[in-house]
Amino acid sequence: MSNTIDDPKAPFVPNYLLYLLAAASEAASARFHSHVRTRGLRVPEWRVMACLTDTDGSMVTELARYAMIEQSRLTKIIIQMDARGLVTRRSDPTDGRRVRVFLTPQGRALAEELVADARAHELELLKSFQGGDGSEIKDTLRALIRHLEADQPNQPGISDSPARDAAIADS
Amino acid sequence: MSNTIDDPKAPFVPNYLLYLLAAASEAASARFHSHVRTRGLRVPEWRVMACLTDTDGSMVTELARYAMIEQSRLTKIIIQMDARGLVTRRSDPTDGRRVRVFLTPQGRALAEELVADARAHELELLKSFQGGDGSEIKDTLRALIRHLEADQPNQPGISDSPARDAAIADS
DNA sequence: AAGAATTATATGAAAATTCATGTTTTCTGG
DNA sequence: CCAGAAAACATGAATTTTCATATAATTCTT
Repeated sequence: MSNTIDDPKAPFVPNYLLYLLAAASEAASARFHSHVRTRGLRVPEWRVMACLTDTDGSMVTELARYAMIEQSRLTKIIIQMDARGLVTRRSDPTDGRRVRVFLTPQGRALAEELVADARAHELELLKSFQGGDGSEIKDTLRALIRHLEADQPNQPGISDSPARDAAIADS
Repeated sequence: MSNTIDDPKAPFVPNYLLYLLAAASEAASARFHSHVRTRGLRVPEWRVMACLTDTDGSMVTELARYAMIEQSRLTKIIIQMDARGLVTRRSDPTDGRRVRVFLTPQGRALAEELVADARAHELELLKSFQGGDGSEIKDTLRALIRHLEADQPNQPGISDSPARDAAIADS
């Protein structure tokens, strides 16, 4: 199978890496996300719960990074989850600015069920996809993520030519 | 590098396929998306433009699938883009229900610039990532997408046991 | 060919998200 | 120790998104 990105007749979108990543993510998540919703959680809430099973008691900013949710948005989500009894918030005794988030017993029970479901779903998906445990695709994705997070400076630039930028800017 | 998903001590999230896909998608897109915003478009608008460079004149529903945007949301986005002169909408002469969406000359100019930028960005990213043209990772992603879209029925179920479902449902 | 069903898009209200900024607490240099 | 800077969260208004459903046009059924 060859890359068709340079063929002028080939469509752009279906061969564009960023599209393929987004589409793969969506397609892979669709079923489980709808399962999550049947359990009464929205996807960002599920993400928070899953992260807390790993790092219970983390502060809002940490959680935001871990769950890929913007901070002010996460704050609002956490407040709702607190109101629903899924998590509690305690300010850090050491640093009064920090708010640490914990799963409640009820929240933990739900989170652990969903994580178990997620593991099962993942296993079946990987088995049916390529028969393996997914270490190949996972390693590739991890490498990509590491690569992208690594070189902050001089990341693959969008436009290296100032002249071109100017031309673009006033169109 | 081995898969650590079964190690009970290993964190769940960073080894979870759905997380890795979402994180890779986000990380890979971040820079280009911010470029898109500097050009005055939001990401969903960019997606619409990119899709239209492939399939100008497609109907709203087609575009929604292609751009991975829910229909009613897309309708609103398109109305805004129409107001800004980026696209036009014409009802299909053959089937009055259908609304076909076209890039305006201005929209096309911007779209083509951004597609060129996207191609350039992608090339640099792939070169700096693994030195190649990305056909490996792309093929994997395409295969995954195909696999997921293929088996609608009996997709890797979240829970195959009705008993377990019931237990989950009333917790 | 009429009525029912289906398809395509639009719409409205509720809810979520974004973005800029406010508040509080801690850190830092002098 | 103090002033100013920085860090961590919270908040509010504007905008977007969602979800259910309305409207309109076509197709199917009998």
